Amino acid sequence: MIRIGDFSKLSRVSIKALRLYDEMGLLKPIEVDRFTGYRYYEFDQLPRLYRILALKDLGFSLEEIGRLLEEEVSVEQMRGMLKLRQAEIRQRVEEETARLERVELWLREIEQEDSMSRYDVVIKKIEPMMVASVRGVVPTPPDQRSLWDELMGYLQQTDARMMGPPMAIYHDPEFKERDWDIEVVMPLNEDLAPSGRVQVYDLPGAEKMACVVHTGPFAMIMEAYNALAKWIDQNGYQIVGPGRELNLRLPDTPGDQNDPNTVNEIQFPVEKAG
Amino acid sequence: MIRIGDFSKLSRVSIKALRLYDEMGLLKPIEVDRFTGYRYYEFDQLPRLYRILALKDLGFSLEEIGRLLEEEVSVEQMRGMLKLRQAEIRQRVEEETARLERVELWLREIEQEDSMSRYDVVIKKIEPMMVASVRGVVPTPPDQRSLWDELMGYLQQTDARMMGPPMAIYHDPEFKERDWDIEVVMPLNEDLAPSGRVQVYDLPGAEKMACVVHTGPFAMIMEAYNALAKWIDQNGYQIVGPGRELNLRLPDTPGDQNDPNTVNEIQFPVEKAG
DNA sequence: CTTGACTCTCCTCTTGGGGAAGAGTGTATA
DNA sequence: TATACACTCTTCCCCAAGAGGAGAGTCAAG
Repeated sequence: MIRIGDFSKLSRVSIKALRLYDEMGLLKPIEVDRFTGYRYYEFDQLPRLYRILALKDLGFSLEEIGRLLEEEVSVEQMRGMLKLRQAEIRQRVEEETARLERVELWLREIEQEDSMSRYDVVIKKIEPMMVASVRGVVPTPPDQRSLWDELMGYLQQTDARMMGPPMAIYHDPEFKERDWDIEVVMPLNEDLAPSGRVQVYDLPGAEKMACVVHTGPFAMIMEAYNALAKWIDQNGYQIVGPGRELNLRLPDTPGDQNDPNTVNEIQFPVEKAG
Repeated sequence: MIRIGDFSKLSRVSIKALRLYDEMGLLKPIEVDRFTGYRYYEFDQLPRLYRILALKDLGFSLEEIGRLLEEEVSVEQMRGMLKLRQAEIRQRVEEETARLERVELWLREIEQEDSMSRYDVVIKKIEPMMVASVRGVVPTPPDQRSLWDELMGYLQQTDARMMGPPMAIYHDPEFKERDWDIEVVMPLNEDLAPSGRVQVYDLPGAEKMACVVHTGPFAMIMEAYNALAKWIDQNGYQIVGPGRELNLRLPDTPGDQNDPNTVNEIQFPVEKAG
């Protein structure tokens, strides 16, 4: 019978850890003095302790180890736990590898541009939402104001409330000089009857939306588009649907392309390129 | 100015997290009502929040992000942090990959033997220790008793105290039928004068010792050696020095090869095989 | 005025222990 | 035998990045 300090030195496991394993039932001392509380161990408890360490080394939590050490665990159950652990570790290796690539991407960017990009892209999940919209073909993006007038004119006759920022959806799959297929959209709290060109429907969500925010003159929003497109490509994604342009903060004078306080968010649904 | 709930919905960051970022100084609301404590945000705070998310995605801790977001951080410092992060992630990938291999090893073993090995190997660091020892060539391992008699006879004349379990060091680099080069060793608390074949010196430690415990009849200790040798090989290590055999619990009748309560630990210094 | 949706702070919980405080024990020496 | 010193005990607080909940206060619409 040896005391906890000697058992700790022998096994190279800290006294703290030994007390924890006792408390969790992983390794009970062979005897505990009822008056002093001193823990006494035996040498032949070392194999069990080493098994605990070996399982910990495989990445099992102490709680899992507790279950694995119970006598009733069959070889079959053991195999199941190991398979599970295997899958978890594989996933973590994948995640860390992907993260490593992202870090290296930042590094390359910083080396080339000698500065940090203004734009940071995040992947978000967007839920479906009830919207009213007007879709039409207009010569150039600024001409979408006519669509907005039409939509807002209709909404002002109703008592529906805006449930989020207004946005524009660009339906053209490719860039065009003229005649853009644009849908202007307003999230709502309730289902309204459609009217004329105004539709009311459930705008689908997206599992992964690559999003970037542009602040400053609207005239320079193409920089944000470029940064987003570059990010999507370099991070192994591809665009799988029409992009959205959220108007988070409108210019003080409507239509002003140079208001420095304008805020827009650009969103593109993406998937991992296979 | 929008409230925390709307800012949370917009950014897909939980209210809890936003409050934490406020508290940590990563992203302060543009205004906090002095009477109600309500936090108010502005849309143009989104880019900073997205930068926080992007850095978090690279694996930086919130504290590191706090430093990285300070204005004074130069591109040079940023590059330094990224390089550091890169190295850390690489190491973690390596560790997880090695762990994955260990799990797969367990799985293969369980498939082949249809049971779990009795022996679990752990890697420990062993510190140097002051010892007294007698080294000699004896016909077979059991004949080491003559060496023990010599060592103990000397020690009993002194007032030195045993500072750990007695052990035997097997100096032969390869297995031999007869004439083993064995050193019997006793850890001490003080430096004594050598005498005859008894040496007193600082037994070197080892960064990595592969250790396994054998309980039960000493006659079957070869199983433990075999399991340890197999483990060392399969886990990509190699033996880089003589092995030690610690006598943790001696048989009740000295020399009894069949006492089921005997406990020994076998240790081999190892290194990762290159 | 009430209701329902929001928001606030404060508390506890998560892993695997580390560090320290304050009190009690064991043993070797003076 | 008294004391010094090493050892051990329990209990509390700490880590990261929030999640969950309690209880109380706030906001806007009907």
